[in-house]
Amino acid sequence: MEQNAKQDIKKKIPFETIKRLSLYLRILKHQKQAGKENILSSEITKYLNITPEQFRKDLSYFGSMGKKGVGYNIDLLSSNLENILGIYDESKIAIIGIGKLGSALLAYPGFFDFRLKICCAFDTDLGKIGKTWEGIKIEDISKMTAIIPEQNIKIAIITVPAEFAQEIAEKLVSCDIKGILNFAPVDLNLPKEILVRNVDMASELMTLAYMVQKI
Amino acid sequence: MEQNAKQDIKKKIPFETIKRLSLYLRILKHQKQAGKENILSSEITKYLNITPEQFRKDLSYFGSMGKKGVGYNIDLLSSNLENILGIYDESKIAIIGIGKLGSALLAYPGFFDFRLKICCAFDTDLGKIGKTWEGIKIEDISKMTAIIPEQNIKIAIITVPAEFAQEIAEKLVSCDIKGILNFAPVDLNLPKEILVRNVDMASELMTLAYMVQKI
DNA sequence: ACGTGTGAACCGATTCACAGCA
DNA sequence: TGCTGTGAATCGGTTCACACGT
Repeated sequence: MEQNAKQDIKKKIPFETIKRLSLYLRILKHQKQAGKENILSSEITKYLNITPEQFRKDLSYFGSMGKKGVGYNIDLLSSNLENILGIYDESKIAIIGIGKLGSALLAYPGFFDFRLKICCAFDTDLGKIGKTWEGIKIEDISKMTAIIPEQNIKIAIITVPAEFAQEIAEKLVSCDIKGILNFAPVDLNLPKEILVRNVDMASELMTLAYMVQKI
Repeated sequence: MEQNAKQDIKKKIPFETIKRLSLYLRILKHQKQAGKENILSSEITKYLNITPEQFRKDLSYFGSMGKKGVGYNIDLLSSNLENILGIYDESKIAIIGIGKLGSALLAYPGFFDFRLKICCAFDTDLGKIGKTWEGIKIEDISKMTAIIPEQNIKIAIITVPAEFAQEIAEKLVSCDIKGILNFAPVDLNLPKEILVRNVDMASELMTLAYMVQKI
């Protein structure tokens, strides 16, 4: 149960803060690459639609990371954020459903920044099983319950058609998956300790369409 | 400026409510297909991770749509929701960037429910321009500023690499696009009247990875 | 009696206003 | 002085508790 001081801080951390920490880290990496050494809260938030106060408050949940009157050292801040987010360890991810969307995600370059690695892929299509895409061998879904626990994978992406998503999700839970990124347009009914994030592209677009027409 | 009574209601409607309305409609369509005529708030929310009160409050922004002590007629409720969301008109959408993710979206079946229609596609790759995918002819990005206003398109999806997203977004604004669904992992800096929704798959996964490891 | 509809209380997250330190 | 760090005020949204209509 030993933890470092920062993780012991008792104040509850808003979910939205966590999501922004990864955005901060991505920007810091780009700024570093561009040769920058230091940055102000007002500079970093130019790349985000938030205020400098928001940024500073987000960091304040984890302690002080800047110099008053000066700003933030990019290396120091980046490594703090990497520690908070746990990026020192690669996160292994499974993906279920290698259709068009699934294979787009297999090839998605943006996971690299965060050391997120899709390391196994499953499908039911006999034409795909056994083939290797993007360096990942596609396995039969029936092997999921063996492979996922064996590789100690805790996070999965669901890109199967809506009608199979619930069933797949339950199977994933039985494999001891703790977090699911769900692209199927259904809400999953799972034990409440399982973390689910839905990416519902149609409803996002529909919401935009509504708001555009009302303005 | 004439509008029907429901749209005139002055109470401000939460953004999250709008997003849920489309989820309700999708479920109602499925229930209708399954032969159901009526539904209770407690039934519909079994398919969503929200409470019946949330559902009823969402509807209450637009007026009363159920019968007290009885529940909701599915046809009536569906057509109310379709009216609110403006689904009687097809929404035309442009997509910019026909890489793996862009072509997955071109083929995505889930837009049909909401009469969202991707009706033009743009890319810079000479190997793709002029080809027809999923019934849509891929055009050169240089034609964007002509085609989008001509077709009176107000919503666009950005699936270009991060480094081009800002430039493309600005060009879209000059085409009188009002809403953007952005899949590039950067925040777009645009006039505040332009509606932007970001879908950042890496940061969603990173957030899950954080939360999984902290539990 | 039963399920809807809704103001009031509550909660989480953002914004404000300013204290603190280089 | 300038920018960070942070309690206090505020805001948007959810949950509660109950009045209402059938």
